[in-house]
Amino acid sequence: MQFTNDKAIYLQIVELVEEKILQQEWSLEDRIPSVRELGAAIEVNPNTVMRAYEKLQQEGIIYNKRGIGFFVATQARDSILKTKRRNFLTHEAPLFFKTAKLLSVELETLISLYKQIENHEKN
Amino acid sequence: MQFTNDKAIYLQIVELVEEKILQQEWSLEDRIPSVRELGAAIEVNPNTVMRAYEKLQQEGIIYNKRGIGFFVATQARDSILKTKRRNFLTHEAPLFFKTAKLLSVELETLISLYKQIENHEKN
Amino acid sequence: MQFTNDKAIYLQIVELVEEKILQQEWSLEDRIPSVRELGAAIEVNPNTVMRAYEKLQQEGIIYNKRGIGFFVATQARDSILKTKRRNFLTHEAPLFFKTAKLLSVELETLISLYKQIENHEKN
Amino acid sequence: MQFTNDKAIYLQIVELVEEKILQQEWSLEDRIPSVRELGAAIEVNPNTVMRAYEKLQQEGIIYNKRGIGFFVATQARDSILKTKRRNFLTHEAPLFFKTAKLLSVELETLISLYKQIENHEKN
DNA sequence: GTGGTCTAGACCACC
DNA sequence: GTGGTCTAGACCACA
Repeated sequence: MQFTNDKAIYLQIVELVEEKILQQEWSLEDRIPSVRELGAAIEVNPNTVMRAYEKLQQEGIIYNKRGIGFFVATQARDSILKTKRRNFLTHEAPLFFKTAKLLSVELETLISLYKQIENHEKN
Repeated sequence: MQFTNDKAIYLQIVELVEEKILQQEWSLEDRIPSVRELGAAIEVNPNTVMRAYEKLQQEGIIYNKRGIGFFVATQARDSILKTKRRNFLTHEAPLFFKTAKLLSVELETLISLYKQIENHEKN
Repeated sequence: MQFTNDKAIYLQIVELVEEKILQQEWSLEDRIPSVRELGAAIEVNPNTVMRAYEKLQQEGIIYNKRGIGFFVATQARDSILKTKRRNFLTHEAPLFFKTAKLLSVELETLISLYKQIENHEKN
Repeated sequence: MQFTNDKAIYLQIVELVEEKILQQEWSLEDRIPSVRELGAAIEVNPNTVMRAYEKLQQEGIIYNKRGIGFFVATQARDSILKTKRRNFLTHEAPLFFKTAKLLSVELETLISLYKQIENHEKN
């Protein structure tokens, strides 16, 4: 697998797993690959995969059965969206609005753009 | 220089030049490196640099004096911002609002966030 | 066997024996290992085991038939629970309530927690 | 330093740091030892110390200044007590009440004991 | 110097 | 087999 240099590998694994779950390649309550399996598959040290799984577990996206493996939590989808939502509000959105300021784009312009998109999707 | 794989190299050179101008490393009316010079510096084929310069010229950011070289246009800064502004409105903003929709972030939430940032910068 | 450093070994042997009896590994009226046997088994000086047996005898948990050995008393289980009960009330509980105070946990919170557990075990 | 075997070393380091802060050996806003320093002092791999610091940071007890080190957060004391409180309510208290049940200690007995201690501390 | 990340390899308890 | 912890040693960006 290919990793970007500007982001920690374990964070990219977190995103990979979230994507698999959102795309329903890995269904709710399914067992996901063991840290060793996934590590071998994407050519990364199992410890690094473990770190990603720890973060995912802590966010309530996967859970662990001792001696068995990690499983996709029932509320995984909600947890992922919740996490992404928080990131969106604290990072993406502020950056977006700062760029808007920098480019002298008025709030009104953005709002009308928003409404255009809203209407576009209704059709 | 390092290039990303997910974008044409000549477009990355365009951005590089724009950045140099915005950061005022290359001042208005200054001569910029020749396609051969820049090509050697960033280890890229002069033809690729030429393609970038053509696009920049077409956007009114640089202009050419035959037999002498390329120069930063007087209105370069405005042109760049104008280009960025268009890109912002046609690509970034729609993507941003689609993400907002996907994450169930309301317009009101975005507006209040915008105003927070506005006030924050005043202090 | 592994012993903790923060408690006298003979007291840890007392607990070991009590545990064996509570778990019914050693049944009521059964003969338990001689001080030499147990001493060898857990790699401890027979004198230390003797000290533990004396304490257990004094608490009415085991009794001695001269020349034969030690036996689990009929009322052993009751005696052990009585001992544990006293320890619980004089040491564990006060410590527990002091910790509760320290952490600003109200009596009401504890009571409702108690009732939760009570109901939980009925199901 | 001495570590118990029945608990992960990094968790024991977490408790060590919390203790230092509660005892005010390390004051609020003070810089605490670097992962390398503490690692050397207690003869533990810096990575293990790092893991402890990560957990402490995540719980809002310490924070990090890039390239400088870790510092005791202003709300450290509150965060520690909050963490301990949660642990008390979800682990210690249930265990305590189960033991009470096992030893046939009535709720009324516990309550009167609680009130005794309450009065005792007032004098 | 600092934290942060990653690897390789080891050992453990649990199932 | 599984996760979980720990070590030793390496490299990086940041200050």
